[in-house]
Amino acid sequence: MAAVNLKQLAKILNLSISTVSKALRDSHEIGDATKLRVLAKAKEMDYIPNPFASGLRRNKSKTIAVVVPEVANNYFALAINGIERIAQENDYHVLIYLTHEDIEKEKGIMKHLENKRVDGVLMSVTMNTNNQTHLSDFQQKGIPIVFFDRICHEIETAKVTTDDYISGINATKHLIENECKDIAFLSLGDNISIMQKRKSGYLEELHKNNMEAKPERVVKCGNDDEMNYQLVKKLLTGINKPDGIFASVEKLAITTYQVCRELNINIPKDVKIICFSNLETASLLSPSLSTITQPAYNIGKTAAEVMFKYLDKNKTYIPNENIFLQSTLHIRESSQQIV
Amino acid sequence: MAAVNLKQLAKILNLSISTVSKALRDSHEIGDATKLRVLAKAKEMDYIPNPFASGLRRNKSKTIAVVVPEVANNYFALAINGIERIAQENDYHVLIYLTHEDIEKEKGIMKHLENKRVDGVLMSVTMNTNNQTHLSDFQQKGIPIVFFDRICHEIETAKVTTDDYISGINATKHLIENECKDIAFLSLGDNISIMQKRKSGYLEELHKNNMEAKPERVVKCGNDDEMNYQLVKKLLTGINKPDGIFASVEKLAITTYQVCRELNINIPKDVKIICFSNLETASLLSPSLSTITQPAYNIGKTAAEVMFKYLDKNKTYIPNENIFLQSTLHIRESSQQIV
DNA sequence: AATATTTACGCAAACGATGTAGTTATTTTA
DNA sequence: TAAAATAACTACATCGTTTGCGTAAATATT
Repeated sequence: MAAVNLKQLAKILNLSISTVSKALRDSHEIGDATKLRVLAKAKEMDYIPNPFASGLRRNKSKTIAVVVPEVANNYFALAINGIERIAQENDYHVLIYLTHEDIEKEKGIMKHLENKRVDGVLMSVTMNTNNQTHLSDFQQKGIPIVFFDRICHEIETAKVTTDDYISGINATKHLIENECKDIAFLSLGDNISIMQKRKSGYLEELHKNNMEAKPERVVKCGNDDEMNYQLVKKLLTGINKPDGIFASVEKLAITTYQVCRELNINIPKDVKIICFSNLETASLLSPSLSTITQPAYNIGKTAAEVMFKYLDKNKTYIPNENIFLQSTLHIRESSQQIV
Repeated sequence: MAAVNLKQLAKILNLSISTVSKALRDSHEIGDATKLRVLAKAKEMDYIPNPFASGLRRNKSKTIAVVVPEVANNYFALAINGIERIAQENDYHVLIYLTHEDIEKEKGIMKHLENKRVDGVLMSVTMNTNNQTHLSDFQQKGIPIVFFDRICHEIETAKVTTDDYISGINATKHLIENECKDIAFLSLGDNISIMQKRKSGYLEELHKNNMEAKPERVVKCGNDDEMNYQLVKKLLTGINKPDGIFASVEKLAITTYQVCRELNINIPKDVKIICFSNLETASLLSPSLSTITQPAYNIGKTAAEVMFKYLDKNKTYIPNENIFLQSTLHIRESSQQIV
C-alpha cells in the first residue's frame, strides 16, 4: 500500500540513503556493481521517487501549465495534443487551466502558479486581456511563459503563431476574386493581437482593391454566443447586407451558418463565407466550408519544444522570438462563385 | 524575484515560523490580532505557500489527473471542461494525460502517477484496455479512481456513464421505425464496456423486431482512421449493403459520411445513419446528422464531484456505484425516411 | 616507500511547511 | 493564595530527496 521510499530501499540494500539516491541518478561517485544492484532492487520494489520531495529539494516541478480560454474548441484541443506529446517525451507533466475568456480568472490562475508549481507556462490569452501586468509580474518570478496563437506582444518571450496578417490578406483576396463587393469581418473582441493582424490583412486587401472599408462591416463579437447570433443576424438582415463574410474564428462561422439557415440566406449565392477553422467536418457541411486551417497540433508542439529548449538549459529567460507556422487555405463551396 | 516563504515572513513580522503558519491556516492557537497582522503582511508580500513543501508534509497534492484517450474529441473536451470547472471550485489542479488508445501508454502513465503526485484519477480507458491489473494495482496504492464513459467494470469504484444500453435500443428502434431492414453497427474495438452495452441494445432491439443479427453487420473498427475508412467502404460496397448504420462513436459517422460521398451513396435515401456524438455542427452537415448526444460536460462534472466528495473526507476508498446520466436523441435528416 | 590521487561510499544539512510538544505569561478555580 | 487551567506563542522533528563535504581504502605517481 504505502509507496516505498529511499530509506526502505537503502535499508534493504544495506547502503546509505545517499548512495542509493546517487546510484539511481547514475552519479559517477557510485561504482557500477552497486548501481546495478540498486537499480535492480528499485525496479523489483517498484520504487518511484516522491515528486514533492525532489521538487522541493531541486526546485523543479517537472510540470508545465497550459492556460487557454477553452478546451472544447478544435484549435486548442489540437494544440494541447501537440503540447502533451512533447511533454511526455520530455518526461514532463501537463497541468491545464481554462480561463473561459475571463480575464479575472486568468489573473487568478497566474497568481496560483507563481509559487513554482510549474517550471513554465504555455498560454493563449483571453480575448479580454488588454492589460498584461499580471503576465509580466509572473515572468518576474522567474517562470518562463511561451505564447501561442493568442499572444501578448508586450511580453518579451517566444511566441508561436501563424502568419495571421498574410492569412487575412489571402482570405480577403479569395473572397474578392469570387466577386464579393462588400465584405464583413467578424472579429472576436479587438484586444488580441491575432485579431488585429487578421483585421489588418483584411483592411489592407480591401484597400489594395480600392474597396471601401466601412467601419460597420467590422463586427465585434464576444464570448456570448447568443449575443453573437444577434449581431450576425443584424448584419445579415435587411437590404443592405454584405455579400462576403470573413469570420476570424470558427465559432463565428458556425453562428453565421445558423443565422443564414434561419434567415433563408443561401451560402454561397447570397453571401460567401470563409473562416479560420480546424473543424474536421468542414468539408461535410452544407455547403462545405472554406477555411484557413492553422497547423494547430504543430503550433502546440512547437511552443512546447521552445519551452523545453530553455528548460533543459535551466534558462528561465526566453528572449523575444516570433515563430510563424503557415496556415493553409482550403477552398470549398461556401466561398466560391457558382459557375 | 525569488518567492517569499514563511521564514522571511516570520522574520519581518518578528514571529516564529510556526506562528505564521498557524495564523495563515486560521488556527485557534493564534490570537486574533496576530492573525490579522500576519494575513495583511502575507497579502502585502504576496506570499503563496510552496506546494511542494506542503504536499510533502501533508501528503496531499491538491491535484487530480485526467487520463483520456484523446482531447481533440468533442466528447472528451467537454468532459474535461466539466472536470476543470469542479476542480477550480475545489481549489484543485488538473493534470492531463492522453493515452492515444495505447494500452502501454496507459500503463506507463498510471505507473508514473503511483507516487502520490495526484490525490485521485478520473479516467476513460483505452479501447484496448482488456486487462485491468495496472488499474487495480494503482488502486492498491491508495489513490482513488473514478471512471467516466469508458469504464472498467472489474474495478470497484464509482463510474459515470450514460445508459448506453437504452440508448443503443433507442437508436436502433429509430432506424427500424424509419424502414431500415438491415442495420449495421460500427463498433470501436470490442473490449470496452460501453461498446458492449451499445451493441447489446442494438442486438436486443433487432431481436425484438425479429430481425436477423448477422455477425458481418457488426464492424469492429479501431484507432487507425485509414483502416476504418476501408472497413466502412467495404461494408458499403457492392450489392449486399446495409440500409442503416448505427455508429457507436462520432468519428465513425464522419468516416461513413466521407465514404458515402466517395461512393456516391445518398444519405438517407440509400442508407440511414445515426450515431453517438457531441458534434456542434451535427445540424449543419449535409445531410444533418442524427445523434445520440451524451451530456458530456455533466458527465465530467459529476465524475469530478464524486471524486471530491470522497477526497474531502480523506477517503481513498470509493465504493462501487454506477451513475447514469441520460443521453438525448436528436433526430435529424440522416436517419429519416424521406416522405 | 612515501606521497598524491582516485574510487566508492556515508554523513548531515538543506528545501519549506506542518504539527506536536513544550514554554511562558495570564486568568480562573477551589 | 496556591494550584490548575487557558491563551498565545516558540522550538523542533518530520515529510523524502538531493548534494556538498568528509573519509577510508585502493590505486597511481615520483
